Amino acid sequence: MNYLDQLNEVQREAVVQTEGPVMIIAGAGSGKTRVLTYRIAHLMEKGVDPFSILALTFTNKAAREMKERIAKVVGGNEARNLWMGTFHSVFARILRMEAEKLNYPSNFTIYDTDDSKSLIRDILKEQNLDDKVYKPSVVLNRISSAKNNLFNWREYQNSTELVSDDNSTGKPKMGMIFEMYSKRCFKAGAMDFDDILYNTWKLFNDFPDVLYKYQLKYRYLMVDEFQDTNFAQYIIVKKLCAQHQNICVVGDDAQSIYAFRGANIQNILNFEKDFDDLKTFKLEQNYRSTKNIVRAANSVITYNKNQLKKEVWTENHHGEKIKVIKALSDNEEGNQVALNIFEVKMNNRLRNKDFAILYRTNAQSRSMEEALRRQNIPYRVYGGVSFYNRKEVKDLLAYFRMAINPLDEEAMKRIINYPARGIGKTTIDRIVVHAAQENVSTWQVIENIHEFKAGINTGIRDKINEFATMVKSWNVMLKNHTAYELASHIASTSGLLTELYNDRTPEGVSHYENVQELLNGIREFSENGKIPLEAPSAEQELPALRTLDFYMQDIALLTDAENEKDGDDDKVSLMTIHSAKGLEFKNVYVVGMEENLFPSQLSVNSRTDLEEERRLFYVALTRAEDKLTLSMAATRYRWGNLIYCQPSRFMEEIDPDCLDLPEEKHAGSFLDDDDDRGGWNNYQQQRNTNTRPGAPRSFGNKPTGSRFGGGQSKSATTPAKPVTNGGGVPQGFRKVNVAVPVQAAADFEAADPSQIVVGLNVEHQRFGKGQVIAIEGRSPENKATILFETQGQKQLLLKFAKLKIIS
DNA sequence: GTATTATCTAAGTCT
DNA sequence: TAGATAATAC
Repeated sequence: MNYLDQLNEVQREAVVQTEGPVMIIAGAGSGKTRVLTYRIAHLMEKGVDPFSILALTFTNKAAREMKERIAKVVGGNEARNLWMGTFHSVFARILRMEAEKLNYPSNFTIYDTDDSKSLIRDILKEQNLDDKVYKPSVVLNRISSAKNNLFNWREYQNSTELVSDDNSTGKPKMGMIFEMYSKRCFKAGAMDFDDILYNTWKLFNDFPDVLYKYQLKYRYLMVDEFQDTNFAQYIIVKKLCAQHQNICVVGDDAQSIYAFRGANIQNILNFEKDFDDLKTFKLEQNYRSTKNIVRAANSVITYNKNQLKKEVWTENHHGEKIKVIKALSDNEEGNQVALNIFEVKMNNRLRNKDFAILYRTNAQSRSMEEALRRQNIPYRVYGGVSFYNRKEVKDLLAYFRMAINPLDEEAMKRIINYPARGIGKTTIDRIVVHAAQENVSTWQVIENIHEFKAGINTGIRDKINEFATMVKSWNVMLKNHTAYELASHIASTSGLLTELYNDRTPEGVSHYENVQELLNGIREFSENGKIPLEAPSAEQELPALRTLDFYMQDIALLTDAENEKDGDDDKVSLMTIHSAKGLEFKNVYVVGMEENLFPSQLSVNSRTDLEEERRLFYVALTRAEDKLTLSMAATRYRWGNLIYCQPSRFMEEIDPDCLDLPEEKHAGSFLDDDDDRGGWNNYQQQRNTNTRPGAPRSFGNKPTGSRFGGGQSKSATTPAKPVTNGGGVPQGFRKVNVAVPVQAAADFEAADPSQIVVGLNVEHQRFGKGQVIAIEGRSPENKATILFETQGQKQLLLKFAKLKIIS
């Protein structure tokens, strides 16, 4: 197969430019993956040893797919020797090999975010600090970005800038918390996500011989999704390629959506400065989407100030306009989307997997799922509460973690008294405090509890000792038993399996089944060497005996999106826009196009955040190949409250020629008695009054009463009332606690308002059946007071209420 | 120390 | 709404 023939000119140039620093700016859908894979294949065809190629991708799935494609060009045997994976998985592996240099055990645990937060909470408690002031998530963020910028706790404390920052925000103890956090992690033989990067840098920095070794080994480096790398990652890459300079990065500044995690678009700009003889290639031809979609996406992204010059274009056909769905509620939005999927699928003879529903937040999946279930459309939700995040699964994994690394403090706290062993909270606190006082690990205290005493009475000390003996016995079994043998042994001897089995409630049964599923996965690994979400490089390093520690190595780094044990893959995909990065679908539905949801409420006060939201929207739009649908709801349940929504400002940023807007009709007010606070009847008005030309709207940096700075407040056209008070709490809205899904909105035949009289039994689409107990005011402004069977008493404006008379 | 109940609180994107 | 924590009774 002559792969070079399948490339356009720029793509081909980028592929054959194998030596020296290369940067590829790849617009959405411009064949970036194709270039990367062919570039690697080309290297191999030229005789480069696959063992000396390292490709860093954003997800393991991307790595796996790329590998498969390379295998088609150069053959599977050669391709399997390539090392491809995420930064975290590749460097975690290197760290395990070099662990003793940093005084870590090679079987170190990887703490996930929950572990980190729980540790921070502990520290706060011990230090008597208020967790309202030092919110664990905020503290962790601060520590995280410090490490991503290669500051350890000591450097943090020495930085006058950071310290005065903390002082001015009223958190002077931040540096101290950072110190304690780092020390505790170290003592527990644990690294968090950021430590994996920080420690890799430290390893390369403090041990030049180690760095030299890897520089020699990986003579060709490739980095995908470069726009989403952070400073630490960038410096590591720079170090690795310092000798041979064979570095190729691929990215698109317009698709940078992980700044919140420390990703830095500046890396793209720095790259030009850091490498003198850099060759840059711009891929601007889009092969994925229709002209209409490309045009819409381009029109949106022009609103961002910060971007590299680039013109994405396509030779594809025009395609349909972007369909806009406006629904009255989140449930109805789901119904309309599901119905639309059904129709489009039937009319065009498509498959379920040609469809994707993308949303801003995971919580939005619920209404979509319900609607798809009603329509009998098979679907698969990516992300959300992933399998590995379920409590019972985490519990069993914590047992495994402790068997492998008994120092693991967070795992210990999780399981030492689950199932109940008479080792309560007070006792655990004493152990932890004592360990801190004696400057040893909690495990040392537990292991030698009779010597340490730690103020714990003999009876409980015996129980702790029993626990320690059990953990040690597992630890001994680690190297001479298969993963499955040990895992099932632990599951039963710990008492966890019995505990779960004894709970015969439906939830209890499902907990038990989940644990069984985990064990089944481990069995498969033991027998076939199949790693659950197979890290691409794993097969070449499988040990003779597939042990539990090997199985556990990457579990913490796996994402649910990569978990594809499901054989039947003809399903509609549901996922956040973030996890849709790099994917494409024939038909894409972007749902929840509402202010304060997308863009997120938390982003609208800062230009940088808002621009990131806009790039996210850009990513969403460019996932679609043929057909794009945007939907929004006039009301939505959030945090258990009904709130009224305005269309997203992004709707106005799309070139109107690309849109296919629905006809306007009265809506919205049927939810409440007076005032029109929501609904879409203002929508057209707003569009018309809005300044359209290419000039970006100005947004004030500080919220100044109006939700938007500058003079173009939306409330100019909707003087009624602001939807929220800025903090997200709906103002002056009565709570409606139970949402009855709108089932078949289309064929609900409402009676004429004049027919509604006191005493009638009526039915309402949303509130169900009820009796009219009063009517006041005169038509057409008359209101009916209706006592609903399930929803209680409500006042409805008759002209909007749509009531069916039952008797 | 444990089990049950009541109360509170947080709710964004991910390795 | 749901998960975590606090209060309560045993």
